[in-house]
Parts: sequence; C-alpha cells; structure tokens
Amino acid sequence: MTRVLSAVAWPYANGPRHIGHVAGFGVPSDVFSRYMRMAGHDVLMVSGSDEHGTPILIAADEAGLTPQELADRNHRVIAEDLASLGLAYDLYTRTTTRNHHAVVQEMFRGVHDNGYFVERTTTGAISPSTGRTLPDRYIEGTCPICKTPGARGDQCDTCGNQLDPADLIDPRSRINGEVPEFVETQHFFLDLPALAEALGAWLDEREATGLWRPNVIRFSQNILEDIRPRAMTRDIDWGIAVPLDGWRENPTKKLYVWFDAVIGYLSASIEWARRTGDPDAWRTWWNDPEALSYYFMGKDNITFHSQIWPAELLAYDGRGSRGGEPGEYGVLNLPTEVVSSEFLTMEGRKLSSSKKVVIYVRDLLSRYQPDAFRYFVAAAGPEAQDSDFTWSEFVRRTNDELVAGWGNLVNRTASMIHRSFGEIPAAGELTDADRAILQTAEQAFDVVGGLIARHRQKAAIGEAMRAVGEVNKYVSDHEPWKLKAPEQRERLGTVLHVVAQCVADLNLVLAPFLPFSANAVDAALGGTGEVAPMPRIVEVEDLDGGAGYPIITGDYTATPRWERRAVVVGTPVGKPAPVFAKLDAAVVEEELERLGLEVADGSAASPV
RNA sequence: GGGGCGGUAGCUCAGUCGGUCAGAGCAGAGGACUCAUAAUCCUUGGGUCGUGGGUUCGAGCCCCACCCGCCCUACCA
Repeated sequence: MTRVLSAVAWPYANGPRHIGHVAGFGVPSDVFSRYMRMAGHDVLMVSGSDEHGTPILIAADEAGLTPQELADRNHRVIAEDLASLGLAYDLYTRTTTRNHHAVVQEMFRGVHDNGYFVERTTTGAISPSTGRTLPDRYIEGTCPICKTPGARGDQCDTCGNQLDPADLIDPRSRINGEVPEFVETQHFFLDLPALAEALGAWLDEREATGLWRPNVIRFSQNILEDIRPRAMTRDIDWGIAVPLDGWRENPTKKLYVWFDAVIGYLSASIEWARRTGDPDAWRTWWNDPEALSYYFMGKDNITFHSQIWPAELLAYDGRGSRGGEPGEYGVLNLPTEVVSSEFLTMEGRKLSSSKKVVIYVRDLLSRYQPDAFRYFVAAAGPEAQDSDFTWSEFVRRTNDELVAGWGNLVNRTASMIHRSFGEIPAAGELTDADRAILQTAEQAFDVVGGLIARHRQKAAIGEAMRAVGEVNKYVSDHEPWKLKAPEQRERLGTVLHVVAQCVADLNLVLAPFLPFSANAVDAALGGTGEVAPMPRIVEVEDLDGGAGYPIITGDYTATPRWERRAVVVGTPVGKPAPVFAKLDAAVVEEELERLGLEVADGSAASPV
C-alpha cells in the first residue's frame, strides 16, 4: 500500500465552472483516485475553491456584492456541481477559511525566514479611487504601435504586440473607466533564481522516471531557462495579509492569489486531518518521501505547478542555494507528477464564459446523466491534446457506445437470467470458449488498471469497452436464448453464469469511470449497489471560528478491491430497468439552438 | 517577436525504440440473429500520414524550412 495524494486544481470562484474545467481536472483526477483506492492505496484527494484575486473583486462589484458574498455563492454552486459529477474528494474546501489563511502565512514566514523573498520597488498601475492594483490586462487604451483603440495593457489584440500599460495612449480602467495612476510600490518577490538549481535537479529526476507527459516536462524545463524573481504580493484589499510587521496591518497589501492557491493542497490536507480528529494525519502524505503526489490541472496551470509551487516548497524547506531550515511543517514532498490536460473546445470554438460559448456543469447535469458526460471525457477528452466536444458526438458516444455497448450487455444479461432462472445460476463444465471470455474479463483489471496508473485514460476505457464488445460477441456466439430444451438447461446456466461473471468484472473495471452506473449495474445483478462510494456535501463550521461553509467529503472505505469478485450463485436477479438513458437525436439541435448555433449540415455547426 | 504542442480515412482520434505502421471507432454498403433500450454479431469500401527538402538500406516517426491551429510569454487566474 502506498500513500497517494491526489491534488486537484482549485476552481476559480468568480462564477460557475463549465464543462471544459471539469474535463481538464475533474474527471481525470476522480478516475485516477477511484482506481488507486480500488488498487489498495491510501488516497487523499483534496481541492477547493480559489477565492482571492482581482477577478473576484470585479465580479463582486458587478453583482453588487462583497467579495466574500460572491465567493460564498460561487463556492456553493461549484461544490454542488463537483459533487453531482461524483468527484470523490476526501475534502473539497475553500481558500477563505481561517485554516488556509494560517497555513499560507506559515508558508510565507518559512520562505521569508529562509531568505527566499527579495523586496523590490516596482511601478504599477492602481485605481485611484480604490487603491487596488490594476493588472495590465484590466487597463485599456489606444495601442501606441498600431493606434487601434481598445488595446489591453498587456497586449494589443489587433497587432499582437506586447505592450507596457504605461505606453498606452489615453489609458482607462476597464473596470470603472477612471484614469489609472502609475505609482511606485513595494513588493515581495519569490527569488526563483536562487531555487532554479534545485528545481532543475527535481525536474531532471522527474524526467528520468519517464512518467511525465513529454510536453509537460519539456515545457517545465524550458521555462527554467529564463527564470526571474516573481512578485508574490499585490496592492489589493482582498486576500491573505502579509504576516510581517508593517505589512500585516496594511489593508491594501495582500499575498498574490497564486501564492496562496497552490498552498491549498497542503492546507486542505491539514484541514482534512483536523476534521478526522488526528491533526497530524496529513504528515504521512507530505513528510514521508515514499508517499506519491499527483497534481491534476489544465495546461494553462503547468507553470504554477511545475515551477511556483515546487519553488515555494523548496524555499520553505530551505533547499535552495541560500540554504535554510524547514519550518514547523517539516520537509514537504515535491510533486511526483504534474498531470496536465489540454483544452476542451466546444463545437470547434474555445470555451468562453464571457463570449457565451459555454456549457455550465449544472446545465449539463440538469439534462443528462453524469456518467454520460464522464464517459465522453474519458473516451474523447483533452488528455494529451486539445479535443472537441460536440453535441452530435456526445449523443453518438452515449447512444452507440454506452447504451448500445455496455448498457445493452448488462440489460440482456440480467434479463435472460431473470427470465430463465430468477437468480445467478451455477456453472457446469466450462468449454474453452467459456474459459477464454472469463480470462478476457479478468485480464481487463491488469490492462485497464495499468493504463489508468499511467494516466492513459482514453486507452484505458477503450480497452474496457473492447472487452465489453468481446462479451457481447460471446453472447451472440452462444445464443443462450436457443438453449431451451431440458437437457440444455445446465449449459444455459453455465453460459449465463459466465456472462454474469464477465459483467461483474467489467463493472468493477468501469467503476472509476462510471461510478453512478456501476452501482446501478451491481444492483441489477442482485448486488447491494454499493461498489462506487459517492461524495456528499456537508455543512461545516470553520475550525477556527470563521463562518461556516459547505465542503465535499465522503467515506470511501467500502471501495471494493481491483480484482475479480466471484458472483454468488443463487443471488436473486429481478427484471432489469435500463441503466443508461438513450438520447433522442433531437437533443443535438436543441442544444445547438441553446448555444445560438445552428445545424449546418447534420454535424457541423456554424455561427448564426 | 520568443518558447512549446499539434496537423494521420468523410468525422473523432490511436500510432511506444526508425523496420506487418497504413490503424480503431463512427458514418456508408451487405449479411446473421431476435435475449436486449431496433440494441447485438459478421463481412466490406475508403488515406500523397499539412507542404517542400534532407539523413538512412528503410521515415507519420529523425533533421531543416515553410503553411495552418492552439497554449504560454511571468501584474488574469
């Protein structure tokens, strides 16, 4: 047994999350974590809502709410959505807890005490009325190069040139239209050059394992070449206070949201431990060098997980070129693997909440089964390259593969057993063909499990579905519906027993991907319907006296093992109800209309 | 501008060390079967592997240039 930390990217709480987000970090991390639990490992899966930073402030202003009110609202929505998808977190929390603030401040002090912050004075834009930092991209004006109005402070979308916001002609705040003020301001910069050697050594060691996806390791090594100190504080009044005298009291100096967000993996582990009643329980995942940690995210987050976060850990531990000592958390493990997904597009376009090219998780789940979406993501998601979600493909995958392939196998199996025996029949003498199909089903554990462990979920579910096809073929080849004569009854029982065993095997193999239907399939074959434990939302008190909030948690100790469980002869099997809902072909048009797209020629969509 | 990734059948995508690597699924065509949500099973057509060079006995695979798409570019998260 190995301890495995599943560190899942923290959704940003400026609004509800769309299917691209959960396809990138949600489904893959849950499939992996469920599998690792079944394989007998001690998994701790943590995440939470990322609630600081400028975009939250802006969204709150637009909604007429305080940032905390906005974060409260969105945290709840996001948590409910993730739980509805069956994502089995041990703890899904948030960054506005007092526990998180305290852990972040301890990390800051550790890094500071070890000398890995440098103070620098920079020129930055602020909003005169609020004193808040105005990030480059929240300033707009006329491009000094191509003279196009509406250029952003960081880049002109028209001519593509990178800009300095101070050079914009007639600069304005995109937030409230006022003229930004450029002021000198003091900030703490993480001294990444002093950590570069240690980061490089860690990446080289990781590369040597051959496990990281090539694009992730190469990208990570590449960004090391031009490494500079990076500001870890901001002029903003929403966030975590800088825990130093003279800074702590300053209401407009806070820690950079990314400095605190990645620490969430640690703070959530600590919060989980405190809630279990064993406050040091997190240490076996973080201080034991044998423990493994996997970080799941979209590709836009790689730099924060393969550079900023390990740099924070190395600095806290005192493992950079300036030396130092670990703080009270001890020497913390660096990531074993940064598992990054690519991007999901929709109908050929980039998903964008602001441009309304979007399907929110909640909307999807209000109309379709979570497992249908999970299946699509596992089978056709952006695992190693961008992939496209289209409604026609979603309907096809659901109807032709899930319903017609797997659902039908379950249904015909249960139906025949119910009609002919009413219970799981005993097997008589086995033929070579019987043994062969049983072997195929049992081997699926090794084949599929090995692929999931290597983060090759598309190949993994493909192998599982290939095995489903072979069992369907076995049923067709052996035509149990023709074995009607009394002297054929033992053979009929044998065939149905074999099929029931194969279905039970493949159900466990598919359980990490399709947890809801795994329970339904188990029940259809007379089981208890509890092969895939589900997460739940719980309202909790803040551990340190702050406001209460909802979390996702769950008890996953009943997870079955990743191996064949012999079906029990005599288990009653009732008349089955279909496990998967077949989708009407009309949903393609309905959904495209909802998106403001129209069907062009049956499959492709074009703008209205 | 710089860095990275990708372009393979009508569609969506696999192709690990250069050597059965021209592949799968779907869509199309034909057949078998009727237990099952008209589901299942069998057979079958179809590709200049983005373009142009190069290395090699041999190149989707390695090298160079170019075209197209996407990501990052450090004060969005």
